[in-house]
Amino acid sequence: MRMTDITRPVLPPLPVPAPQDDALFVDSIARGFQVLSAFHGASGPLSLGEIAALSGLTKSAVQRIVHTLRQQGYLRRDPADRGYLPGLRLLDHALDYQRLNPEIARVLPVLMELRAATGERVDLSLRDDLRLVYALRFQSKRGFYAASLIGTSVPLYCTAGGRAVLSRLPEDEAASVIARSSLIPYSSRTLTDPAAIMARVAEAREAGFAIAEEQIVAGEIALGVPVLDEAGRPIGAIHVAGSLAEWDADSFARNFAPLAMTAAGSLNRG
Amino acid sequence: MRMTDITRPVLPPLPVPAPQDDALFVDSIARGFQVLSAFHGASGPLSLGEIAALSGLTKSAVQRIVHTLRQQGYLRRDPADRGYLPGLRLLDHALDYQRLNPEIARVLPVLMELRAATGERVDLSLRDDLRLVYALRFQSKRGFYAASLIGTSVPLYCTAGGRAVLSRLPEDEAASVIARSSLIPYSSRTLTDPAAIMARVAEAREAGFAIAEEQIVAGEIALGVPVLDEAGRPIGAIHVAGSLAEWDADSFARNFAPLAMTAAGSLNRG
DNA sequence: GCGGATAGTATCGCAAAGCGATACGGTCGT
DNA sequence: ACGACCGTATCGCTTTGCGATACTATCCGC
Repeated sequence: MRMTDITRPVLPPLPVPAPQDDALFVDSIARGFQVLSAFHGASGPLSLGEIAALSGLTKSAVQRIVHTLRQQGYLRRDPADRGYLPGLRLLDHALDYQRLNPEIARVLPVLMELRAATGERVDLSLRDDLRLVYALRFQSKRGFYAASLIGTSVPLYCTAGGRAVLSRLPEDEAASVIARSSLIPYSSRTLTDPAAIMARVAEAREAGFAIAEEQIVAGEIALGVPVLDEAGRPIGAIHVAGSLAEWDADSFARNFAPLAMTAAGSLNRG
Repeated sequence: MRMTDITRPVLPPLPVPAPQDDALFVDSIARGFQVLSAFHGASGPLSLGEIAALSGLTKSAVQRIVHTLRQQGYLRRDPADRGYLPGLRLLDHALDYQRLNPEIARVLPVLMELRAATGERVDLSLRDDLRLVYALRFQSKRGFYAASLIGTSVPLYCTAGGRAVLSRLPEDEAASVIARSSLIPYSSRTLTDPAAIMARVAEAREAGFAIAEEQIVAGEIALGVPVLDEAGRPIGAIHVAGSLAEWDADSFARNFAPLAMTAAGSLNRG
């Protein structure tokens, strides 16, 4: 309830986790994360009952799990209201992820350089099936909205970085991603026609970068180039993001596409 | 191993989690997090055996837990080497923490304003017993070192923000924090004498802010003001951080202490 | 190419440990 | 004052996760 739009993630219904494997046997460890994941859909403190409803568990089970999570610091009571909130300890693990991820370590210096060269906000996002998760961000001078939205995720089909990734995927895989995505128009300019999307992806494949105007956030223009692993498969993308108040698509691309591409290039074959 | 110093956290042995409560009964959910927490002490991929050693669990148990964590996306294999690494999904939960935390929401706009007014890096850190955890960061133009080290933690006793928090704690509690902390000299200028620390805390109590020169990172100067909850208890601190190459302590304080204090003031009684 | 060490994977039976049901006390709102 | 709902507590059944052990692949140094 008491939440400014500023901190609210961009996507109303965030692309759900993939069930992964076939295996359906119930680990109680997985249940712990089911409880934590209940907050993905929340916009305020959650009561035991709400958690139970959102996670599909019994109130009893939730009770016990919440107890454990609380004494571990992964959950806490809301200071004022009743209800529970995610706990501070979660940040420790996020830090471990960032520190230890070799891909992030590889990209970090290049991204800093790119930030200095462009003066705009730059990000690294990594792919998780149908979505890109922001893993690293260097803000521009104007902190503009939102903090360091590390962990925000956006769909592949309607973002510059996403199209950059798609452009390096085999055609059929790209098509599969689009087919499996629920194509929601986040803004009035969001592309939702598969064919149109594939066309833009093809352009990106040719150009080596993708560009997207307010596909998700109004007033934002973003440019994405793919980041590849050793095998040449795309693992994510580097973004440069700016404001449409200062740039139009052409000048944005002319200014930043070369910089972003050489940045990515120094990663991909280097 | 393949880790630039840039991403390495500042603290070699990070202040360990508190066991909390008395309760010692073993939840298997807790075991899941024990496995994840093994990476707090790691500086590269971990094998099953290493995880077992670091977490104090059997290799068998680790095997099963790792299996679950993997198929949930909280752990993954190292792309190249053998071994495991923290997984992308962890970021989702960190985001939930940031989004839903009412304290962060309250501080966010003030912090952005402060960033604009100072032009330096500003942070919000929140207290977890003996440590402060960085929960929000706005970088300065020079991204300087490290990324958005959300989740990094520093001890209370030797940081500007930490002393700011201590200064608003009852004397005996502050003393207890210092007594329970392991006073490690992170840099040559780190204060480790309890009496000297308490003296600086007293100064901070009087001044309303604390200042620390390279107590942890060489070349860095930081200023901290406490953030209080409704009951007047300190829950964390706002920082302004700059480079000693550009500032000396006096001018830094003269320039930024008033700004930071009014920022915090608008939170504390507002 | 061989042998040992260490990696990850698989299997299986026992008992520990978590879940479900149910019940209690406190605090709101009407 | 009443009812709805939140959080907490208790308790027995059986599900579920753990420990021991064994198997295979890979990577060393010799």
